[in-house]
Amino acid sequence: MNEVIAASVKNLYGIDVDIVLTRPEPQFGDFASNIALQLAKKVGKNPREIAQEIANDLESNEDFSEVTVAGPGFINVRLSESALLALTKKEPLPTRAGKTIAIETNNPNPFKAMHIGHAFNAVLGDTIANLLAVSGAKVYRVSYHGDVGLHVGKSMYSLLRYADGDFSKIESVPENDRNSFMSKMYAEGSRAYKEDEAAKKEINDLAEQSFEPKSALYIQIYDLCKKWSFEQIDAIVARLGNQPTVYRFLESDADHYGVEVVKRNVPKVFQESEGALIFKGSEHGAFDNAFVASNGRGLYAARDLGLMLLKNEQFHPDESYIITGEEQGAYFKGVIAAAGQVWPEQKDQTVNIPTGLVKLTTGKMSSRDGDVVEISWLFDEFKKAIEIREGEASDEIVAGALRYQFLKVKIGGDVVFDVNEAVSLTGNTGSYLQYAHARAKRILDKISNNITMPTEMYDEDRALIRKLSEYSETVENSFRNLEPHHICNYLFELAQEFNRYYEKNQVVGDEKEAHRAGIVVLYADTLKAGLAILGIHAPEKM
RNA sequence: GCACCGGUAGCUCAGCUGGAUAGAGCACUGGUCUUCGGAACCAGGUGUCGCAGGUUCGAAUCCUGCCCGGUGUACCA
Repeated sequence: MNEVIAASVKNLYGIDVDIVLTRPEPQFGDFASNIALQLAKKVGKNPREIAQEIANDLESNEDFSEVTVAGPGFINVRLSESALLALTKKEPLPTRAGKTIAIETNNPNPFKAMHIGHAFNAVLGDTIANLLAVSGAKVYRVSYHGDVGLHVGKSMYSLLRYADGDFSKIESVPENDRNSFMSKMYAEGSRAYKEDEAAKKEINDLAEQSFEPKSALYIQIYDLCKKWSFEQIDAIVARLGNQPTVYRFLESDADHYGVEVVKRNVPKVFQESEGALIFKGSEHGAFDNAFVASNGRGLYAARDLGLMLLKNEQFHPDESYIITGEEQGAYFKGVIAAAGQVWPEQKDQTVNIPTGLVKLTTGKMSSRDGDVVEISWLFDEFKKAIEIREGEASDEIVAGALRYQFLKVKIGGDVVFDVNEAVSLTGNTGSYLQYAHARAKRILDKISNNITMPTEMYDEDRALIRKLSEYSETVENSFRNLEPHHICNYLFELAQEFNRYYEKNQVVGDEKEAHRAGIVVLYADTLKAGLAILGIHAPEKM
C-alpha cells in the first residue's frame, strides 16, 4: 500500500517519497498518510489541494473502498473488505532471515538465591529471543553464570562454618529448603565481610579458592552447591515458561581465555596501570575499567571477553545479545568497546540491552541482606488469587500472569511490582488475555463443524476485523526494536474488541453462526500466536 | 563533577522515525445481563504532557538550557 501511494506521488509530482502510514481513529479510515502536508512546501501548493489530487488518483485502486481528505490535509484510506481480510492473514516480514544470533536468556549466579529480578531478566531474555526468532533469525539461547569470585567466597565462608568439617550436614539440607538456605548462607557471608576484618581476609582467600581450591571439603561443598543452584535455576526458569537454553557458559571457563586475550593486546588495547591491566573506556563513552587485577587474576570484564570468544567458537553468531540491569550499561559499553578494538572484524557484534529494576510497592528487596522476594513465594501468591476465583492455578496460568506483568511496560523502564495489582486478574493483565482465549475456545466447542472462515464481513464485524488486521504490523514493530510491550498492548486491545463483539453478537445458534465462528477462530488463533511470542500459554479452559 | 535512563490523569503506565479533540488499566460512582464462562460489557476526566526557550504550517514527540528522581563512575559481579 505504501508503494501504491508513493507511485501516485511520483506520478503526479515526480518526487520520490517514503510513505509512512499511521492507523487513525476508525471513524477516519483504516490507514492515514500525511504526505500531502510534507509535500506542500516542495510542490508549492496548498496541502489540502495536494491531498485531494492524490486521493483522486488512489480512488480507482480496488483495494480501497474509500479515500478521503480531512483536516489540514490528511489522506484517509478505507480498505475494501477483501483487502482488510487479506491483512488479517498476513505474516510478519522476516527481516532477520539468514542471521544467526546468540542470546543469554538467563544468568543468575549460583550460590545466591534467585529472586524476582532474575525472573524479570530471564523473562525478558526469553521473550526477546522469541522476537528474534519470529523475525527469521536462527536463535541460540544460552546462559552464563558467575561461579567464581568474591560472592562465592562469601557463601563458602558460611557454608564451611555450617558444615563444621562434616559434609553430610550440607548434604542433608532438604530439597525444598535449598534456595532459601543458599540465600541465607550468602547473606551471612556478606555481612561478615562487611563487619569483621578477620572474616574479610578469610573470605578473600575462599574467593581465591573458587579458582584453585585447597581442600577436599571445599571442592565437595562447592560442587554440590553449584549443582543445586543450577537445578534450582533450571527448574525456576522452566516454570516461568522460558524455552530451554542450549548451552551453559561459566565464568570459570571464560576466565583464562579472557585473561589471555587481554595480555595479548597489551599495550595496543589494554594498558598497565598500578599493576592492573586496564581499558581506557573513558575514551569510548564508558569508564576506565580493570580487566586483569594487579595480582594477575582475571576480573569480570576479562571473563566477558573470554565469553565472547567461547560464543564465537560455539555458534559463530552474527549478533550476540546480553540482557542485564541498567546498572551494568556503562560497564558493557566499555567491554564492547574493548572487544571492538581487539576484534575489529566483529565490532558491535555484541549488544547489551539494559533493563530497569523491579521495585516492590511493599517492602524493599536486597539480596545482600537475604531479604529477597523469592519466585516460589510469588507463584504462591498468584495461585491463591486464582484459587479464590475457583480457577485452576497451574504453573502455566501463573507464569502467564507473571510474564505479562513484566512484559507490558517498555523495556528499560522500571517495573513497579504491586503484588495485589498483578494478582488482581482484571484489566490489562495476562489473566484477562488467557481467560479471553479460553472463552473463545468454549464457544467453538459448542459448534460442531459449522465454521466458515470469513470471506465477507458485516458492519458489526468491522471493528474486530480491523483490529485483527493490525497483528502483523504490530509484531513487525515489536521485533524491529525488540520491544515486547507493543504486542501486550495490542493483544489487550484485541481482546477488548472481541469482548465487545461477544457481548453484542450471539455466535452459537445465530443464523450467521458459521460466519461468526470463523471470526472467532481467526481471533483465537491471533491471540494464541501473540501470546506465544510472549511465552504465555493460551489455555483451552481455565 | 561527568555520563546514561526516567519525569504524561490520584496510582501504574502507553503514546515520542512531529500531525487530526493526549490514551489505557487500577481506584471511585452509576448502569447492563433469565451469562454462547461476569476474570465481562457500557457510561462518567478542568491532565501546567517537569520548567523555560528554540525549530516548524503544526511539538508530549526534535534541539538547547535548567529543575527533580534513579543508576554508573577500574583491581566486586
